[in-house]
Amino acid sequence: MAAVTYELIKVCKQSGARLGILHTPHGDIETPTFMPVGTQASVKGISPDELRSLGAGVILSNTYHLYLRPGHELVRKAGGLHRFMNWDRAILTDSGGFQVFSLSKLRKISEAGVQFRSHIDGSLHFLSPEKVMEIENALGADIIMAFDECAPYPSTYEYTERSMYMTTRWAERCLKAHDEPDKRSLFGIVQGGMFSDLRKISARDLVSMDFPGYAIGGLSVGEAPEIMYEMLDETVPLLPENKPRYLMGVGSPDFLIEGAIRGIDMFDCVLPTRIGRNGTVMTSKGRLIVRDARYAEDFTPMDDECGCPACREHTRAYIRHLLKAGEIYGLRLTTIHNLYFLINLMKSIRCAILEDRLLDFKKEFYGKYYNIGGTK
RNA sequence: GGGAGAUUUCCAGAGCGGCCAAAUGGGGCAGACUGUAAAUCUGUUGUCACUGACUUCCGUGGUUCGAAUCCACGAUCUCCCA
Repeated sequence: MAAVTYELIKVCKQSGARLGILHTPHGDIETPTFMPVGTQASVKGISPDELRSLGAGVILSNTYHLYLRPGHELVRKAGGLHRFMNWDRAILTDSGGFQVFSLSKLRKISEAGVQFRSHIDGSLHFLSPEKVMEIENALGADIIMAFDECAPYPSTYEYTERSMYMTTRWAERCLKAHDEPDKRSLFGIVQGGMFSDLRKISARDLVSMDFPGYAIGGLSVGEAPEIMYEMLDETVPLLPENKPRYLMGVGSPDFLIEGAIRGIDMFDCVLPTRIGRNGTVMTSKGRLIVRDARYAEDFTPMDDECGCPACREHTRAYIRHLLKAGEIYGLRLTTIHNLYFLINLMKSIRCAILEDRLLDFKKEFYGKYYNIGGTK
């Protein structure tokens, strides 16, 4: 039996969105869900305890980063990633496919795999599908991702096609090298850039390999939102109903709602944590740069509709002061708030699905969230 | 009482006759951020009728075609000798 299974609870009659439960060795997670990103075995700035009280059920970590430091063998010795970081809920490890994209100046791609130059010390490393599986097996997350190429945007049809087929071949190699499917589940990643025929081929080929879950990768890399929505519309219907669908790297509120409407169950993104550290928070009325001078004497909470600890206990003026003064507590508060905001948004989405009114919810939400993000 | 040195745009600090509205840091202001090389990065920071003009580099005079840069006097500060 697969380690991770998906149970479909209900489909929203109004929107077609899915309410479900993701069963994992480290707990059940209601979907659609948002997964905070903790690249280096830590969601920057906050503790596992805080994550738990925010309601996070599954978090991301990263193969490439943990392989370089502290090393996957060390994590194995520690008893696996869960014990190493003291997180008893579910973990998903990304494969390093995104680093193929984001560290493009430091790597070379071939059919065999990707040669990386470490961003830490410049040393040379080679990641193949087999190596990535070895690392992910050692880390021991609940969900592990196949090694893929997240192609840049824009890319030509020819490049994207070649890349997509290679990703599919890599997925097959990952499947072969994945040793304990009862302990952790390997998800395949649909690629194909912004070309719907390639997306369809990718989805079809991966589905035939029967993964316990499917991710959609290579989106939200700079294309217009409408293009991303179109790719989802073309791809998601090809994925099996009884498996979870994970849209990788997406995390602005509008994208989460639009993704859920299109049948996505899982999302992850660095956006809430990163923009939080950089002084921006998401609120029910849109993005707010709490670092700005206009809030210097604003003694109201960041979001007056929010029930997070940062909003219950502190004012914009105080948080702005902390951010300006470089006090770590300031970043912690904006991070906590943003994660709470998205986790809470997902809760509202699930509730709306249950009541068959997700499209109404979307309209209400957009009505207030006038500064809808999606700039990238 | 005598001698030496300093004074630059918010701060620190370059500049030593034209290429100077004035380097570089910091601070301020604004923006970006979407499977994290990010507590990062970018822009901006004299005034305006702003692809140009105007007013600036302690003050007042002066030298020069031209001065933040040279000279004289004054002010303030620092150090040294009595």
